[in-house]
Amino acid sequence: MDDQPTPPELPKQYDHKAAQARCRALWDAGRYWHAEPAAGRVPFSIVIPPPNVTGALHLGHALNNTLQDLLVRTRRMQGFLTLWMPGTDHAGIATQAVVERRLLEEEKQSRHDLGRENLVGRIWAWKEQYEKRILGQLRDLGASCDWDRVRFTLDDQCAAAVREAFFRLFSKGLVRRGKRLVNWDTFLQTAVSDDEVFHEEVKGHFWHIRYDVIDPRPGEPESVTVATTRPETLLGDTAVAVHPAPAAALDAAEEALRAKRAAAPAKEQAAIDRELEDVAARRRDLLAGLDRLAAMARDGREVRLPLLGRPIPLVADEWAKPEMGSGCVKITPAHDPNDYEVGTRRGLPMLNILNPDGTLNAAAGPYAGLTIQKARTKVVADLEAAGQLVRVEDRVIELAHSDRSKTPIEPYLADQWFIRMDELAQPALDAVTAGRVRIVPDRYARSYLDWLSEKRDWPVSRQLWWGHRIPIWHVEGVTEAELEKAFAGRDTVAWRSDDGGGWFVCSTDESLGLEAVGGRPLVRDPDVLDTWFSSALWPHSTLGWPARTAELAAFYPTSTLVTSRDIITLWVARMVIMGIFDTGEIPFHEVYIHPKILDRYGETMSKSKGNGVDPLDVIDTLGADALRFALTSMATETQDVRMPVEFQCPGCGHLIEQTVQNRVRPRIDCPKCGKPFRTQWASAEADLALPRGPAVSERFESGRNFSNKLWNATRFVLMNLEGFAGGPLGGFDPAAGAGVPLEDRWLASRLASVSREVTAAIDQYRFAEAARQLYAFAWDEFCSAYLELCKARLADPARRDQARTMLLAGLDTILRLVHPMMPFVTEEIWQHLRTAAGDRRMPWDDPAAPLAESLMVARWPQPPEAWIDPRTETQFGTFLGVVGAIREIRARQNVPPKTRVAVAIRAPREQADLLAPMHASIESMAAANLTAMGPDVAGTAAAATASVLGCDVFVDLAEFVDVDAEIVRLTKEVEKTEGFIRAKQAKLADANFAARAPEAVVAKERAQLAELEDKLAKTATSLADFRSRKR
RNA sequence: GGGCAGCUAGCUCAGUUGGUUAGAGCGCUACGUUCACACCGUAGAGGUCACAGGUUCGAAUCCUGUGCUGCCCACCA
Repeated sequence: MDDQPTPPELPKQYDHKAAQARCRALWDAGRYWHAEPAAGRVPFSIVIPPPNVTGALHLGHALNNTLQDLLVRTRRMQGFLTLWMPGTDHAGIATQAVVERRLLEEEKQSRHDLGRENLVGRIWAWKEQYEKRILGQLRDLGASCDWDRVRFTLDDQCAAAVREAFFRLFSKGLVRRGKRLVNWDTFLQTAVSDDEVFHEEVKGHFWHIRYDVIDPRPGEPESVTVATTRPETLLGDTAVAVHPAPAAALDAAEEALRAKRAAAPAKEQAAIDRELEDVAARRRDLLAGLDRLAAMARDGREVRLPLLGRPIPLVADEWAKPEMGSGCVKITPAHDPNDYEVGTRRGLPMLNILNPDGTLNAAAGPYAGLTIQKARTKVVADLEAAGQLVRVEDRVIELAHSDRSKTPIEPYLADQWFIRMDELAQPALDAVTAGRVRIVPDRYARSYLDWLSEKRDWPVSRQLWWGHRIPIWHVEGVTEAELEKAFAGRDTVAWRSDDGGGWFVCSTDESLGLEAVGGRPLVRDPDVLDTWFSSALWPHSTLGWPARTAELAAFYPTSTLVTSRDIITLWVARMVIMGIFDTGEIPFHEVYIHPKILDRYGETMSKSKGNGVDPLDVIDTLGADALRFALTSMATETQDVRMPVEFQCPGCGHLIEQTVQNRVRPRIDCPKCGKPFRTQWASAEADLALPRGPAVSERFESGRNFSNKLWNATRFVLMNLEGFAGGPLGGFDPAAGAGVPLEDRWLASRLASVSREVTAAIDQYRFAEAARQLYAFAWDEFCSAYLELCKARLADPARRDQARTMLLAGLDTILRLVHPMMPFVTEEIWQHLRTAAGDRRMPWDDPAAPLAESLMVARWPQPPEAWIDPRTETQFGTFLGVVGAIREIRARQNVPPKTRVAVAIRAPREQADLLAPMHASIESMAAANLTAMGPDVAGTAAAATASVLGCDVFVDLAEFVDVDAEIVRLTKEVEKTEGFIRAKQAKLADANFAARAPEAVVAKERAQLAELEDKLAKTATSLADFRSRKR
């Protein structure tokens, strides 16, 4: 490499923008991220949790993808055949709602104006735009996904997998049709899932309504009173329920309360006593009536529905709690989840009174056509007029709202497709309990197991247009024989009776609808599948299933899934279920759940709150590496991450704390420079014209600073490489013998132990630990200590090359270890070293191959265990301690930094011998002249002393001594030491301690006491000395 | 209502099976820029480990309880 030109000197500051562009180009040119199935190589694979195509990536995505990339880059460097599968999610209702909203805002059109085909077309166009943006952001972040394999949950390959999986479920009888109360969004006119519903407290009322008993017999109650928050639903009532055994139920309620009282703290007992009184009162006042009603229910008696006059049965059902309300409850099976259960149990009619748009239908009789609100008002007025309204209470109600339209949700009974979970769930439960799928941290396994063990059927149909259309067709008026004939020999078609004379036909063949059976058309189900259905197939659908591809064979089951805890049930559990069902194998071996990022108030970040940080702002201002490093250091095991956010003034760079008040303002005036800037809320033209002030957080700065530190350490190394022949470093052996300086043995030892610790931390998903170790080692040990020590040797031609070799070895190893967290700066430096330091191979590199052309595919460090030398590390610690002691005295005495002081060190023979080679280093690092070192050294009269690790350091301060400062320092020191000694003495004097503590602990305490006493004696002498001089 | 987690320096967080004087980064104070780096260096100040009991020779760490914060699940005629 002699013919290499001397590299131009690097700029003082690392330019992340230029480096990021260069590195991405380099990686793309080499396609190092690409993984091709190959025999004989151990695979490591991760599928990305596909981001929704609804918008841009946020900080949570940045964290999630940084950690995946960290794992992937580490494994790739470790030699695994590494695949990171990228892609995006079509996100069903979320995407359709966004596009529909824009359509309404910008074109004043509804989806019905546009029609199914056109709307879906519009959404595809949206998807193309946002997918591109999201993938671009992932690249900006440095994600080393296999960009040749980008998938989308709705693309042809995934769609084929969805049809196949659904068809198999259908064929095995695991798909059922059933009524279900869905959360109906009357604005969007679609069902939304439970997790798209939020509850809000609103002021409402509790109406008590009297239902008259039909033909009451003597002694029977003439009416029953029920209470409701939604009086208009009585139009859909099909029964009134009473508990079948009120007395027993009251006994049970009383028993439960007594048990609760016994366990409750005193202050809650009074409240429970009131409840007990209430139960007693009911027993007195209501029980006789309830008993009669229960008997009447058994006899099949009826009550008259107010307003409509319809007779409805009294039914006996445990749902009616005698200890609550009047003890009776109206049953509206089509509009309340609990009533639906009762209706199912008791075989009641399900009377739907709503139209899809939220108005009442013909079943509501005279109220048909009214909105729910108007119907409620009218029903209440009519009840009052009819004398059926007993009383009205004020009450705060938790009302369900749609997250998409922000309008109230109506429970609405609809036919839905379900997947039966009873059989499917068990293998997925077993996989986790048996440890074949390991969830980290393991406490999250509980929510997975609890949820799955309920084995609730999965409602998979959605009344939407954007998604995988359910591959089921309906046909009527044909016989099974005709079906058999029509589909003879077709193993891609299956059918089942609809229990009403027709048939449901399921097929993987999209063109099935073009066929007719026996002259009758096949009508396709209009619904699409829950977006989580395609997500559940993601690990195998992306690898080509149901085809038996080489990718599937090589990379499935995948290695690790990295995700956040809120989708453990929605997504993780269903992937395990469907993975096992489709392939017979688990989808991944481990699941790592990472923390969530919260703002300074502990609230989750969201665009709608305006409290988020845009990762692109951080990438732009501080660099992708800064973002990645900060996020990695936050990925601790137990805690969510709180991130205080600031606005950065684009004019002067001043940081303004983001608060609940200012985070929703369209513009902010900088308190420092006075200039205004706009935020994400800006919409007025005047505001939009202002420069944008990004939301940032100081917490990313340490990452930026770390990049710069590495950069400047490199500058230093490169500046000192002139004339260095270079060549492989594989032959050097820092552990070999006396010729190797202490600091070199120390560095080698630290490189080996840090490599081990960092590797172990990453293996165990202790990412923050890995980041901290590397930061501390690179900064405090490599830069502050080792690099400083090398300065003297680099000036000495005889010792120069050894120092350069070790400097390169240290820098090289650090680069490799840091690369998975900070790929850009490390790659940029690697490229500079490639030109300047030539063929520089480490012992763990392949001796037969040239040095990697990209750090991305360089070998992960594996320093030999023999490099680890605890004795050297201890000895080096003593050296650093001595330097620190001299520096401290200098600082106390205000000795000018450039002035050299005379220092003598009294140290035991062995220590002195080991420190001897560090003579010059002590002098250079502490700006001292070391006059003597040995067991018999004594300080001069004007010396300040310090004791460190068995050595006494004497700093001659004849010219500088500030007696008062020294007296203050020593007095403090004496007091402190005395305090420790007292504590120790007390501990040792305790007979229990001596008797019960382990021998080793007692011995250690004694040794420490002796050391402290020694130190106290010396410090006290010194103090007395200074005091006498004062006089 | 059930469950989980957290409470450690001004802020954000570490603290490995209980064992010296509880650490880091940022911020703060003082000093320092011909020296790889001021996105820096040296030194310093700053903590009753939420609270109350208990176990132990010894508790930030283990147990019980309390308070506050956040999240998940269920439910609310």
